[in-house]
Amino acid sequence: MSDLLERLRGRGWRMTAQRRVVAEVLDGEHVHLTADEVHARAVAKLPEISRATVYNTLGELVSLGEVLEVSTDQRAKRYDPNAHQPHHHLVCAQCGAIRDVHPVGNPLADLPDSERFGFRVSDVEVTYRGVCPNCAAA
Amino acid sequence: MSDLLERLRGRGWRMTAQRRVVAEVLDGEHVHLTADEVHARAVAKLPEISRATVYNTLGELVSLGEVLEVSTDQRAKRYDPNAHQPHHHLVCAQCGAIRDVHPVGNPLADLPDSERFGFRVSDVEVTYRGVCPNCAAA
DNA sequence: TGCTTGCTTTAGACAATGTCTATTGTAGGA
DNA sequence: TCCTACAATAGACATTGTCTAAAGCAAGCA
Repeated sequence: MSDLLERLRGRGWRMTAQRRVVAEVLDGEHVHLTADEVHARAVAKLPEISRATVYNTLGELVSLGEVLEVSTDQRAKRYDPNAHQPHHHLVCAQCGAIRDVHPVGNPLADLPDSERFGFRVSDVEVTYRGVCPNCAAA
Repeated sequence: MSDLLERLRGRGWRMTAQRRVVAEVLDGEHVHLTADEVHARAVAKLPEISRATVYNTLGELVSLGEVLEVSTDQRAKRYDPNAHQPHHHLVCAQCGAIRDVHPVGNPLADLPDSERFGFRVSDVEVTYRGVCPNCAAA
């Protein structure tokens, strides 16, 4: 994640303890935390960090394209640090577990012109739903 | 939409003025209202209907499979009465307009076993994003 | 090193969306 | 027509996110 910090510094981001902590919390594979979860983990590392700062920082990371915002349920948004490799999501309908997945094919090509209603279509988001091994066993 | 009312009555749904009004509001093609919008339109027809009743009724319609819940933005859920024909959505990134679309192909088949992480995958939701003709012209 | 400046953080109020509860109302069958 | 169980109501409450005004501090510069 120090790559990320370097990139951000290079873009003129003022480095603060709070921002460093948020970036650290978001490190890893298959990480999809809500803002509140990010806040909870950030507080564990830096007790005086405020909720507003976490929201601000997440918003900035999204604007900079370093983190993706995904809404796999209709509750809180989740933040996905795996922004540099295009991917979709597979969600457990029971426990909410999320995995990054890479389907074959290009869904954008699967939308015929006749189904585009004159839109300039630029992006597609695919969410698979199912039951994870843990929940299936239970 | 009287089809819907008939089906519901057949399932033992107790018919009330409130439920009829909610069902009427949801009639049509490319209808994707938020709960609040449904409430506003319902109030226009039946001023004393309460917010809780609208939420309850929408929830019941979703449970019965008569209406789909879609979250195309991360704000309010939207309710789609077109539940009996599988489809996906195309959303304008600027104004939020939504169209029902029917891509060719089956995205479920595009997810290799190696990308299923042991999940039993049963469903897929595809959201296309772009700019609608109106917004492109502006 | 020690200013200075403007960006950043903070606490908490506020807003939007959704859920729950206790009470009152009523649809539909006996 | 009456009863009873289901439905509707008002409003409190919960969750998630946004905004504001004041205080703090990173980083450039003397």
